[in-house]
Amino acid sequence: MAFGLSFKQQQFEVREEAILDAVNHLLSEKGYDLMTMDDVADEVGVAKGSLYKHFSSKEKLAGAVLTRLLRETLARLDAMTAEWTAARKLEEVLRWSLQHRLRGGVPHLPSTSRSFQRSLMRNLDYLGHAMRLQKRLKELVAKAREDGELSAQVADEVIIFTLYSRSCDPTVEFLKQSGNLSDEQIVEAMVAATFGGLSKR
Amino acid sequence: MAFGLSFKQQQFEVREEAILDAVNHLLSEKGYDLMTMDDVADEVGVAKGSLYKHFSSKEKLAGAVLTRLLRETLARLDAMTAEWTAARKLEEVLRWSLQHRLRGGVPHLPSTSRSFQRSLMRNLDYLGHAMRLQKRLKELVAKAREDGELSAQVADEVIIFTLYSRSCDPTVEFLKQSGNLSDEQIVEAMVAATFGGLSKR
DNA sequence: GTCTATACACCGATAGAC
DNA sequence: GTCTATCGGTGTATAGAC
Repeated sequence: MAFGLSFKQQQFEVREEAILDAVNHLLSEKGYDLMTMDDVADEVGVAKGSLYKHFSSKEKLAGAVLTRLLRETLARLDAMTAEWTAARKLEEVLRWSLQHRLRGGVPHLPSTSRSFQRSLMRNLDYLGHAMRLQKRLKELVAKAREDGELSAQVADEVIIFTLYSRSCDPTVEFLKQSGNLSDEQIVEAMVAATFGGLSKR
Repeated sequence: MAFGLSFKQQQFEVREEAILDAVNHLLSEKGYDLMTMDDVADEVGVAKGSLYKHFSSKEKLAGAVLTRLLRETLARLDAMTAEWTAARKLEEVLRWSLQHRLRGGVPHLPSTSRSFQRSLMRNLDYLGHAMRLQKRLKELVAKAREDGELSAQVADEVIIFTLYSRSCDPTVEFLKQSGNLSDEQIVEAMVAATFGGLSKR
């Protein structure tokens, strides 16, 4: 077996993806603190003990989901056409994050749990990807600033933190629950509110 | 003792306020799920069992803190001068919420815990105050809309939910932690970003 | 009402058979 | 590597003495 993975290894990979999918769903549904390893085991359909053969702790498990999300986000940035302005790209990042959440995905920011946040700061794999994304966003903000497309009233760091924060904004769930707007309308309303503001222009 | 409260009753009230202050602090620090009754008892300086003579459960205890916050917010609205426009009043509500958080207060929205959110929906005292605040905000939004001060791109419900959500926006903590801005600058940056938007006008 | 002590349940992680 | 069973720890809530 010189090329590719053995059947066993493939099966292992598939199960691991299934675990991550389940955690992704449960994290967005219940948050880190309320998600239990029993929940995960039940949703995947394996015994709780088996999870620990894949991930050595709950923190590592949740961290792997967020790392995968960061990888997807970076890939998404890479795939954007060069024709778009930097400001447009920033808008698209937000748009994609909101769509991801409306499809039941975990938000980029685990705003829920302080203990989880601290564990992420000790997760080198996560940190590496987070820094790469941070760097990309900073470059885009600098470029958009040069183009004169960003408000002079709002500092660069405020813009970046705001983009992160919108990805876990509870407004998404409120609007979803009110039932007056479609998913697409929710995304566009929040993008308009974030970049255009609440006040009349 | 025809007027006022007896000494015993006064002491009881004072202790109850002390408990609520401690919970207010702990909730904003650790969130609902991670805050334990032991934490509360330690911070107040009473035995854990004694807490249950004041509040019959952790949910009731946390609910009382949020109800008190809603009362304060309503009082704050009542105290606003009639000279201000409706749009200015909305801005001031946001400003006060952010200041409150920067002083270590709980956010209006317990975005952290789903179980706590559900318990609030069964807390009649909380619900009553929440609906009164909701009504006041709706009136202000309607008035500001009449005045032509709000963006036509953003629906009324999006505006109201956005205001609620900003009160628990993690951007506050990010900016605080980055250390580049004073508390006042953080408030003004977020108010500007929320009402003015990120894009150049 | 306040304390100490404890009941009861849940959860993260591990042990050991297969 | 997956299962069942269980340990150790922690958290809410209660019991009972004072």
